[in-house]
Amino acid sequence: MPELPEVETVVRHLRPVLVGRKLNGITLGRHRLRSPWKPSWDSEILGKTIESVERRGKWILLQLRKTDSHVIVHLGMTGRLLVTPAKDPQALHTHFVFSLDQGRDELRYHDPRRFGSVIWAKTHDTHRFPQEAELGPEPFALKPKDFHNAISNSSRCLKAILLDQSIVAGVGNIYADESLHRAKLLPTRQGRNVTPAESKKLCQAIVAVLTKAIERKGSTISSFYYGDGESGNFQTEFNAYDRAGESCKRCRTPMIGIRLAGRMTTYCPVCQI
DNA sequence: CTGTAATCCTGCGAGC
DNA sequence: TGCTCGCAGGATTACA
Repeated sequence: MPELPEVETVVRHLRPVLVGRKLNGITLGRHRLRSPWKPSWDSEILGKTIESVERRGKWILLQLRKTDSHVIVHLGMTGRLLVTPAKDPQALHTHFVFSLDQGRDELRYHDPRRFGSVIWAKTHDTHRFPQEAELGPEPFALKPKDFHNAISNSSRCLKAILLDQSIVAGVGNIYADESLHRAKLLPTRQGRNVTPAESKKLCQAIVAVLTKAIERKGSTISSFYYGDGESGNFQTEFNAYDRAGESCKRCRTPMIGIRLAGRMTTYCPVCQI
């Protein structure tokens, strides 16, 4: 579900309703997430006000005012972060409830598969949360020359490269396939065989695809919703993802589906080279 | 350094 | 209709 455009959609939706609000309570669900919340973190966040809501790659950062720390959320595959009136019934698989201000509203984290995480971290010299140390540049700040340098000695295929968050942050399976199709590059191409011109084209394609997807408020495949159950619309504009067997929208050739880098991968065998 | 597979989970659709 | 099976947008780890 949530890759960069979906996370950005959530962040843009949450920002106006969360900034300036105080975290006055925390209740944990019965089941632990991928990385467990440490009890000692309670006192770090209680009584603190949310200064800003930002995105980095697929991570959501809630900066805590007058501290050098954040609550950081990763939505995994099925995570949802939403502000709800406290009187609303709690959905099954709600793992975190933060009471806001006087308790009329709550910030809830909901995640059936529990692949996501909610953590607290102090800012380090070089990163705001531990995982940021391994994170590559934002796609919109990615310089084609740097991208090319990063992949030009690699024997890995482009699909694996795009899914690698340390090369570029925020691209997942859907947008990797969409970007490669737009750039007319095969997902199986090795990094070392990509020319500088092709690297540039791919970087531009990533930006174009993500920009359009953000405009459409992300893609809703089965479970991505933001805010009050609103869905994204980009799934109607897929040119590659999940189109195996269907004809390429550019050249009418039947699209091929293979498993690559452990992921379902779809491409056109004719116009992607 | 690579790729592959397994792993953490629930939900959903396909197929019988 | 009800069952089982396989697969799913992510990230990490172990192993060949």
